[in-house]
Amino acid sequence: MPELPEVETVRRGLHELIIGRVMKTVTSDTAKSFPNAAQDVEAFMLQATVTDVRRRAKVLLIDLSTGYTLVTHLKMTGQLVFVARDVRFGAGHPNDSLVHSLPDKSTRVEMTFVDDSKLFFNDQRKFGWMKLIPTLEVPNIDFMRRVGPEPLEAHFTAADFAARFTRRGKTSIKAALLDQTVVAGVGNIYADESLWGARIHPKRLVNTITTKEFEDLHTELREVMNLAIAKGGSSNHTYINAEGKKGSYMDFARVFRREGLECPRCGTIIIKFKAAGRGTHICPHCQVL
DNA sequence: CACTTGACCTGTCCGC
DNA sequence: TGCGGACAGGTCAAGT
Repeated sequence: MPELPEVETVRRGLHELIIGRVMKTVTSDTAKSFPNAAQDVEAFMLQATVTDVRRRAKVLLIDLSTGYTLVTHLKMTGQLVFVARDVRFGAGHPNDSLVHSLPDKSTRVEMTFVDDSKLFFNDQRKFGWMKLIPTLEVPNIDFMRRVGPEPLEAHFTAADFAARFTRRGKTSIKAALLDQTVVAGVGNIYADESLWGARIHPKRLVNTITTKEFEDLHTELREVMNLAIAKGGSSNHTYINAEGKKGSYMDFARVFRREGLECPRCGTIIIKFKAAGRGTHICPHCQVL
């Protein structure tokens, strides 16, 4: 699923497409996908106007005029896709074909606005969830209380970054990067890409990483995530943005899913192995233990 | 407390 | 073509 750049891409799309629209109906497949009681949905969601679309870490926040927020985590394969017969979407646009293909077997929640445009929450693997929560309570849910700082905030310095890792000195740098309580929004793609950029082996223990290496990793992580946002995120077969379009960051990836190909920096063949329980890609020349 | 592993699900790909 | 197993961009509850 989506990491920070993909979720941010979806957020920007939805911000353009659904603010001001009024909810009319909602249906969901199971309580796991959307656990709120019917009377709460009726009272706080239906007839509500979308007032804002925000993001924190990998979580999307759709604010409603009722003082409630639709909180969504896409996990591995979730999508939030807006569909309308809209003048902005001509024939041949991905959204035009989605008009005819959605809902499908991966659709978990289907929301219809009063103008009959629709927002689909699709999730092949059913790990994701959507929940209606009072806006003021959102910062108090467990995930939000524990999640670390946003890495792309202008004031987030290399020193702040390094300090977040001190608690996790005895684990690998990759496991710590993936830990959402250390820094928000990093997942498997951008962990591998930023570690390659900073020339750090993913299995290095955190307490062996130097100040200079943390500075490099801080720079690389921000650069790679900003580039990915500019490219609309990374797409595998399940990721699309709010308009149904794929992102192109994978065309720029240096190591992720490039095992057997040459390192763009030194030409050594990239290898793949398991680290922190995840498929991990490195240049064995640039990144050594 | 910190760290690792398994569980949650469906679909796809790869080797026999 | 079928089948088993590994694997997939994430997080949480268990275990040590």
